[in-house]
Amino acid sequence: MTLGRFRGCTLLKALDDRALGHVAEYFRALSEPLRLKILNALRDKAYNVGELTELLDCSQANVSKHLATLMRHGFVERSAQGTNAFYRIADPRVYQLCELVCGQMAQRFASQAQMLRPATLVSRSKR
Amino acid sequence: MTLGRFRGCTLLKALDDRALGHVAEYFRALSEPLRLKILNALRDKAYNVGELTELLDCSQANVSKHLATLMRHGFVERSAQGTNAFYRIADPRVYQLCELVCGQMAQRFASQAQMLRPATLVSRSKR
DNA sequence: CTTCTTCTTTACTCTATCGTTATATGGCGA
DNA sequence: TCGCCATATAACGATAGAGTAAAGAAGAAG
Repeated sequence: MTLGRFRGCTLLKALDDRALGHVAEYFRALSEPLRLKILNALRDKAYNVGELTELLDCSQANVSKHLATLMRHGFVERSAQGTNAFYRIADPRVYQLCELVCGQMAQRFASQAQMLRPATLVSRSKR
Repeated sequence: MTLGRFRGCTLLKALDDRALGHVAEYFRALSEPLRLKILNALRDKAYNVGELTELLDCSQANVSKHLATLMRHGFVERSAQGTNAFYRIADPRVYQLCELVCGQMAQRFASQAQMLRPATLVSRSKR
């Protein structure tokens, strides 16, 4: 259905408003530290809710809610075993995104650090 | 300073809480449709605020505020010419991110569409 | 200096969402 | 069947952020 909006144009450029809203939501799903922590934990293996709750040191309800969000956006998948609910990564390519971001941030911090370094300490103004 | 947190470990995995918060903020900056539209517009050339306001059909104050956000996160850079303020992309690699996201979403929609297609129409439950 | 123009900032309302507490659901053992 | 456990959901208060309108800056032009 809305598929064509993404496929034909791998370019964000050609996205219409609706598709662009989807992209925004995708980013928003990744904009919460706790959710990133969860994805991080699930990098190696599947965890159930209780384990994640302990691992991340926060309330069970909160973990459940964030997992629901990650589910809704297709980042993780769920499999129930008895009363337990195990979650695992649905699409490992999320990590590519994070790597990309980390790389960009690393470089940005580097060049910012550069600015503060030499004799520019006096002449440069901000931060 | 916090550089090492990003560089040594290109992996998100090794990020501490603070660095992880930065990554979350980075994603949050991209989680607003209007900001994505702005980045999209700036793909080809620099625009001043008035042009963007007209191009995106929204209030000038709003554009200004979003541009400030994009500045704060290093996505765009500003150059004043008289009373005009021109903005341009600071780091084109943002687009790599968007491409990646679009690709992933395209595939996700594709497989979702798949699920709705065949005889499964009856057996499948939701939506 | 005064006035325009362009942009930024402030103050405000409104909505979304985070985290918490409390409650519901659903499987499993006694 | 009765509770117990793990998870999900509901309801709530608190906060952040989007959009708007109006008030500042700051250069350009007369």
